[in-house]
Amino acid sequence: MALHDDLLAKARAAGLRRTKALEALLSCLSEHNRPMTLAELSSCGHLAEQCDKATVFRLLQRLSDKGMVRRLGLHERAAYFTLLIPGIHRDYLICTECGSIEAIDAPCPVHQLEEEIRQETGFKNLYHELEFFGICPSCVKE
Amino acid sequence: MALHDDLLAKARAAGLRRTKALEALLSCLSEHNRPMTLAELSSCGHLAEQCDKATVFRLLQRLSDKGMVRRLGLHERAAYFTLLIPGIHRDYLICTECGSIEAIDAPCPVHQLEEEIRQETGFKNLYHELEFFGICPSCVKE
DNA sequence: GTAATTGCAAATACTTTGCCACGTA
DNA sequence: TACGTGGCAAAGTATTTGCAATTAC
Repeated sequence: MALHDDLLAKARAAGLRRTKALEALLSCLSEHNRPMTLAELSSCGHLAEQCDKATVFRLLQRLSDKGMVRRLGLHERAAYFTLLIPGIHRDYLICTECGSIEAIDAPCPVHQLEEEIRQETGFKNLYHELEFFGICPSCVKE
Repeated sequence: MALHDDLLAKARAAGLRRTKALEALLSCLSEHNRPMTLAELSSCGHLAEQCDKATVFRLLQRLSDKGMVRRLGLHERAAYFTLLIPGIHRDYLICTECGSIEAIDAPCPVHQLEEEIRQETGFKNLYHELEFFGICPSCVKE
């Protein structure tokens, strides 16, 4: 809940208005703490009752512009969205059969390389995405 | 050229027929040596003149089933396809402005973690995707 | 009051499939 | 000949936009 309030304050500071849709979206994202598709989000809890999918889409777009949300590829046809929280980086383990997504808590081994790339290439705003794909134990059984 | 022949032989061994479309597609993929979208591929060289987009799509599908091609997310709306060559793994550096994609030649720092995940989680067929995103020097200038 | 935000519906983008003709083995 | 493959056109899925009505500030 503290996280939700925090995010809301940040969004307000970034110039977004405090609307029901915004609150519901931030709640949904912060409760689930994993990348979610637009379809998932807009059928989740209060968002389903109160908001159109287009609204959720535009909110995600704005939050993404403000650097509060990131859009991920993740292999599926649909895009995934996840909260971007300063100081927190997550890599994911994804089952290619059932589509389950879990965060990996091991320290990310890529920062060193990222730093080298930043310096050698002159890219700005550098960040990375790392995903592991495979077949999870319960899908293997079947 | 050796690569092209190699791939063709492999595809034949996997049960695909030798058709002009297959040859053109393998040429295109092996010449460019980077992930390409369906749209790019089907408007590339001989493929443009000779093949329908649906054909290219189905070829990519078959090659993907046979483990010769991998489909990548890469952030854009369109899917990317890349050759999967045993013993070769590539990570990418992608400009979020102009969409350019280049392979990173530094050794991939993830294998160790991948091994740990394989052992701890019991995932099968594990592989990973690592992409760096940022704004390339020439886009920064503008 | 003013400008941002929303809902609805329509447009777009990309992918995927059906069906029959065709080419490879 | 038989079956994988190809072309064309249509359907499917996900995203994005236009516009008038509404709401936050």
